[in-house]
Amino acid sequence: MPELPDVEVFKRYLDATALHKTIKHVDVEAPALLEDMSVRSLQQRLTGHRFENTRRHGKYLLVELDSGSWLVMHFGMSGSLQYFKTDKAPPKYAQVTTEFDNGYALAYVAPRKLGKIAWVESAEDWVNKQELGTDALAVDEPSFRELAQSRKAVKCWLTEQTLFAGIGNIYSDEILFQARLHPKRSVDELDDGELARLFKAMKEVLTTAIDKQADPDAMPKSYLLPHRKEGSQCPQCKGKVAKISACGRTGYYCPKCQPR
DNA sequence: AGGTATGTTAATTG
DNA sequence: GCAATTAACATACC
Repeated sequence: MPELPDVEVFKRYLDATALHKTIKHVDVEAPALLEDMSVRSLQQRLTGHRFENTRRHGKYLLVELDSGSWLVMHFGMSGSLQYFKTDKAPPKYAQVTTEFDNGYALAYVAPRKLGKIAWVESAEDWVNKQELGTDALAVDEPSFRELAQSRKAVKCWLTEQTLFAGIGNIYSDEILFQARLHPKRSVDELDDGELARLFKAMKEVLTTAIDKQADPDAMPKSYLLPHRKEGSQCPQCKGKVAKISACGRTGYYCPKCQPR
């Protein structure tokens, strides 16, 4: 489920479970997930070392080792982290597992293997080289407005990682629903009030989602997320939720609350 | 059995 | 040049 809120939850999970423990062994089931790195070199870089610090940028989680280098994780569409006791069976689809000397391990779980894991010397240099925009939670309103000089459909614009990083298909739907904007409105046609609404909704939705552990069922009653299905009842107007295709994905919205 | 899926990216088309 | 669409990646689930 990894968009910005999900990855932030992973970050906090890793912080709470896997920091400051010596890595004893590294198991790699899916070498193809490693970017420009052999299984051997990953094992050599991790074994005997410790995770000391984490950082998130958009949908990426960066983990600093005691050596000062960083492990970069991206979770694709289905990745997650799982901390487990090594005398138990590892989680299903564990692709890279780091075992600690306390009898526990952290697994990078990815049923569809669409993510990637990289190794970089500097987190800052890496972020700059990635053509990633500012993290969506760190964008201020003036730069948000500057970036809004685009004729893209607003839904697609929100998910453009090079503009600001972290928003994906699901949360762009929620943000637009809270801002009461039709997903296909072109960004440069939005007036000042609408842009202000959008900016506010972006921050609110992301922080609320993190607050609720990115669990759809824990979201406020006014949220679209649990009703993201064609024909579902809109939580605001009780009308029917509709489906729309945009930027190669399926979006959901309420035609009544989000008129064109 | 077939359609769909929270992401990214390259290629193609308008 | 920009925006939109499609396919590909690998696999699970309904």
